[in-house]
Amino acid sequence: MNKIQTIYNTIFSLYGPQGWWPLLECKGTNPTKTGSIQGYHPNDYSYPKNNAQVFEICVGSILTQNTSWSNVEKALLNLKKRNALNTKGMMQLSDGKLRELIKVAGYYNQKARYLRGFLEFFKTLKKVPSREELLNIKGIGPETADSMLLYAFKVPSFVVDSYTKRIFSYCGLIQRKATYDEIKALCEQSIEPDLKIYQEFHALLVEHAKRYYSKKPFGLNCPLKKLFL
DNA sequence: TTCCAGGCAATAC
DNA sequence: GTATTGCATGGA
Repeated sequence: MNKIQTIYNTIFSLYGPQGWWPLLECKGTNPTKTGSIQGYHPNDYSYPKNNAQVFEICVGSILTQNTSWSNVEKALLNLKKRNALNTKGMMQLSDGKLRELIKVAGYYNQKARYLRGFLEFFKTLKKVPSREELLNIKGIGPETADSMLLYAFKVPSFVVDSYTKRIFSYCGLIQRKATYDEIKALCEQSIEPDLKIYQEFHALLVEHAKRYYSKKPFGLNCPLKKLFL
């Protein structure tokens, strides 16, 4: 059992299935989750169920860049109310209206442009996109691309975020200067590609980080740090 | 008031 | 190639 697997097993035992990616249509909450946000579907890996939900996940992955999910959820609801959480509806929005609807998610000028660019790509999409294709879209970096692949397109592509890096760094698994691709490679070499495990692992790391790595001093009382002493 | 949030692109060095 | 900066709202 390698260290990455040990971390996965430990936090899965602590928090259980997370039910990511949250979708507006799902009313379920995750009882072990911090906060009171809804939209999770623990133990149900059948989502997304349709193209509209694929699109919703992709839009959410752009809106949540460096932004709390509670604000993203409000923006998604604004779009939904305007019937703009689908390709046709969003294309019909003026730039001003689009910015207004997503304003609550922050960086709204940038993100409105990013959404337009993604929309152009998505509306003619006929197959599962490659990571390269996604990275070529302005506003889609490695984490957003991997989130889309893993949660919207069901490709077992490991998602690394700032929490992942922080936790692994404080647990001594990586160097502080480790790059996104290095961390991703370490994880994908430690755990064979598996959609459910990759989906849960990223969600569990976020949950764990919210408990132990969101305020300084980071890692205080983190149970994972005791695993490799 | 300050810090933080499920990053990214542009720019500086 | 790596480090820094601007983008922005809302909650703790």
